[in-house]
Amino acid sequence: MEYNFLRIEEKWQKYWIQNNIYKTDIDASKPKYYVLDMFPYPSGAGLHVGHPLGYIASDIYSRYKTLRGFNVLHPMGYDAFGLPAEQYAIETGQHPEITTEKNIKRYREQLNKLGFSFDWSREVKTCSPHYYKWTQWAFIKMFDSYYCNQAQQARPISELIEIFAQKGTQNLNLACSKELHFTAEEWQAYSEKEQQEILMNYRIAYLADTMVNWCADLGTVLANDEVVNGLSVRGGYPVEQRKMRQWSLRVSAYAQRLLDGLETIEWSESIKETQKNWIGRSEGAEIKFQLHPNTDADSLVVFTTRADTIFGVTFMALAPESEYVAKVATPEQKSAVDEYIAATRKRTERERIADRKISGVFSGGYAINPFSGEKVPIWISDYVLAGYGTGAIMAVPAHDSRDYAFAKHFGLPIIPLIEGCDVSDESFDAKEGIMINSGFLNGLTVPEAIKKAKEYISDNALGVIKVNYRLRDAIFSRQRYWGEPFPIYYKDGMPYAIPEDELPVILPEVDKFLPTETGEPPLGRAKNRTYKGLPFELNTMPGFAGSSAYYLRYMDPHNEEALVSKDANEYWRDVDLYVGGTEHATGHLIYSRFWNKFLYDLGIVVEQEPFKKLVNQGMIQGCSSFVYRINGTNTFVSYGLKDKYATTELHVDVNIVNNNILDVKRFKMWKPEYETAEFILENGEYRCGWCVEKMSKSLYNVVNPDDIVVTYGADTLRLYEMFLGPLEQSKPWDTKGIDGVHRFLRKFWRLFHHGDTFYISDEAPTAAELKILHKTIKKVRSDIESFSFNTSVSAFMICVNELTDLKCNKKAILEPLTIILSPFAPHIAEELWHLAGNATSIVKASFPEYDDNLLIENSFEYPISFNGKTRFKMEFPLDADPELIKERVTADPQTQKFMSDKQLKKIIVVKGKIINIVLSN
RNA sequence: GCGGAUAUGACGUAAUUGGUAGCCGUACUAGAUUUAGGAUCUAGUGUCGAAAGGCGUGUGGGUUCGAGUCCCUCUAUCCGCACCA
Repeated sequence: MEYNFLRIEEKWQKYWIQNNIYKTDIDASKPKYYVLDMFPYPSGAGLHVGHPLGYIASDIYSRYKTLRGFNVLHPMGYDAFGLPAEQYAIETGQHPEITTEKNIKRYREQLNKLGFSFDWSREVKTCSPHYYKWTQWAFIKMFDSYYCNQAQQARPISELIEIFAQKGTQNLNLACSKELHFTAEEWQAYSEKEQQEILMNYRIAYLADTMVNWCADLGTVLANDEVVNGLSVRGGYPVEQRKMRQWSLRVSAYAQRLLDGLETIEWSESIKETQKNWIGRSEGAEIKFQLHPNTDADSLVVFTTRADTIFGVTFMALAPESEYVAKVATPEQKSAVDEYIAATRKRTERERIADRKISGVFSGGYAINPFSGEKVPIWISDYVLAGYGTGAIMAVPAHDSRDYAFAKHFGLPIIPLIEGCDVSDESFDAKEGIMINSGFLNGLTVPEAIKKAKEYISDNALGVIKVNYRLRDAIFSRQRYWGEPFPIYYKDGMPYAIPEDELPVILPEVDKFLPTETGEPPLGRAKNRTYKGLPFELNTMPGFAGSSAYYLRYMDPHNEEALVSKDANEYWRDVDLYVGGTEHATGHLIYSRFWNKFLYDLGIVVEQEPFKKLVNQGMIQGCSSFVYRINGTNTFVSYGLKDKYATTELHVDVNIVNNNILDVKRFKMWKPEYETAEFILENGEYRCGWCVEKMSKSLYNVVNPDDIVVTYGADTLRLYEMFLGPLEQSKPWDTKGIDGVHRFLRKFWRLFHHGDTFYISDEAPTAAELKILHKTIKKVRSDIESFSFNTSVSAFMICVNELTDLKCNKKAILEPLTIILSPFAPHIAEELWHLAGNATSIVKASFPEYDDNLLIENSFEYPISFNGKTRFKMEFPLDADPELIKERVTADPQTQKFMSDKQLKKIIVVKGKIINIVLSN
């Protein structure tokens, strides 16, 4: 019987479902292993061959771990809230829930065809009220918590209220939006509303007027990771900075722990580096500069990492948005300052990035250098960022390229501070050299000077030593429909949380999904929607809300009493292996870690880090094909002849191209306009051009896994995607090689079939056959453990080639082989396993052990080299006495030919093998 | 500008981690079989050379008996951050 993959795959997929083969429960008798894929957003386009790459890898690993005796949790679900479904709803009027359900169904069908071992009983959907109840619940917990910097921990806000009532803000070190100071008496005298406003300053989920990324075209604000180069990641619309009252999460409070945690997890260096950059820790000092003339004793605080360069400060610079501007600007300069600020406000961030023109205005005010006592002018310029540090800097043009450019432009003085540096053309930014012109710092090296200057600052109370982070709080509200509603209502203009036992707050029906350009959320259209007569929050939560704790929900997905039960969490703990793309490095993977740490602080979860090991699969790119139309005609010229004509390059559907040869008949049928197309061929064929680019519908290079499954089967697709190259590398999809992998499966099948009948022998295997088997077990096992799935596939091919040469169809070889193949090609393995007489699923088998003794060679062909150059080989038994080998080698006529008059210097022996014989010259 | 990664036949890749470079698969060549093949099987395939042999892992150098692998230089490509003081 030929290898009928369609019949086999259908049969076993049905069997697995009917017998609940992949259902997982807590089992204290086995060690747990949690394998997680980044759950997909179910888009309307369905899956292409690139999507399952990571799922296949994680499935192989899950199946392997199961065979190794682990209790494996391997769930799947959908990140179902989000913009595309909503955009589609706006266009068609169709409710996003309907399109989302439809897409989910399609995804599920496609995934099932690939033979994954997901436990579907644990499926989660972020848009389901049973799920988002817990997203809302976590939000309330954040609303009801503050962050204590001393304890480095989130704590209940009720505790903070008590502290305020007892001793005010004295000796507190809290994460906050703004430093506040009050006494216990003052606290008690505040009104309810005033107290709520103060608490808002400390809540981990807080409402505040903040500068946000406003995207008018999407009608919503966006988080920093959703904006690239001043454009929205989704849609590419311009984004401007606006002050709006928005919910935020105090992620910045966790900056140091997010940084430290990276040292404890097995992630790739590059993604850890990306997160380190994003968190952006920098050590420095905040220095106070007195204003001159001394207006109401206020001082200007700046942040710097280069306290050593303070003697070179020749001006100060403020961000245009800075609160200092109003305090510093003199009446004479006021109109110029106002004009400048109005001009910068008009420019979007994108414009500011696009043309970095140097601009600025003198404020009229001065500051006093606390080290030298000198008076320096205060300028206002948009090269200073309002959002970083204090929004004000001390400018040292000699040693900072931005300050240098500004000083040159406005003719401000430049004082070099490092011996021998030349600042006539550019600044000297390097942190090396000996200090000059720097008072008591003269003669020190830069690192010494930084240290000494910092000591001087704290000893003389000129400022504080401080660590700054680039990481911002996450803006958490979106003026959109298709997201989690906030469990918040307003009383007296202040937000209050809905009681936990009244969750979830259901997403209401509305007649139109469109947001307004001014930022009125669509939930405002819902009728009769109040909480005990009080208005609800109308914003919804962003996409990352639902994906931040989904890995916890899988542990206990049907629990209505808790996000996850204590028992389930203590058993499953954390994700052992997380597989997904790098695109979430500064979004989901930061937010999830933050969310988890917050829940850890509250004692809800037992692990500090959610994802122990992270593997980033590469992208599978498309391989586009082109045809060349002669301009102004409907004639197409083959690739090799195209330069003789003026042609236009057009994308052509890769599914009607084979090995770069166009199927001319199908091309004519592809689009009506090509029906009458004519062709100029070379050697009777039409050759297409090609290139590698993103796999996308519009480029006609999408390969649908369903098509591959029909022609080759899911097992071939799985093996082939792994065989394509290392998992973490991006690579183009190229259907050319798939035949080779398919051939391997057929060969394997035929090995155990005689004509149409299954045929295996009960004979005992020979030493040679056992060696092949054990070699393969060993190789496959170590390859899976190091995620080198491509080389394991090669190992299988070699194994089958060798067994075919020996015509070995023995049961004792077949059974272990099918087991180790089953993670890769579960259907064919299961079929052969049953044909061999096993009644239970191969999933219940255990991964065979290998015997190293069977692998040891009893002789070895030693390379005999002279001064590094291999000249010939000699065969010796493995455990031969080195002295004996030496004797035989030196006596060998071939050796003597090379030795001539030279002396034998030494014999290099590695692991009992002669590697080289060295002669003196 | 700062940081990370990568570079091996015509192509995708492999190399016991410092020890016979090119496994496996494509593609290609020749042959067998078949009514036919986009099926199957056999042999060959880094490069120069008739052969002996030489040369070969982006560039140039170094360490070593021995380097794709370790160190330094340069080049190219990809990725992250970027007016972050």
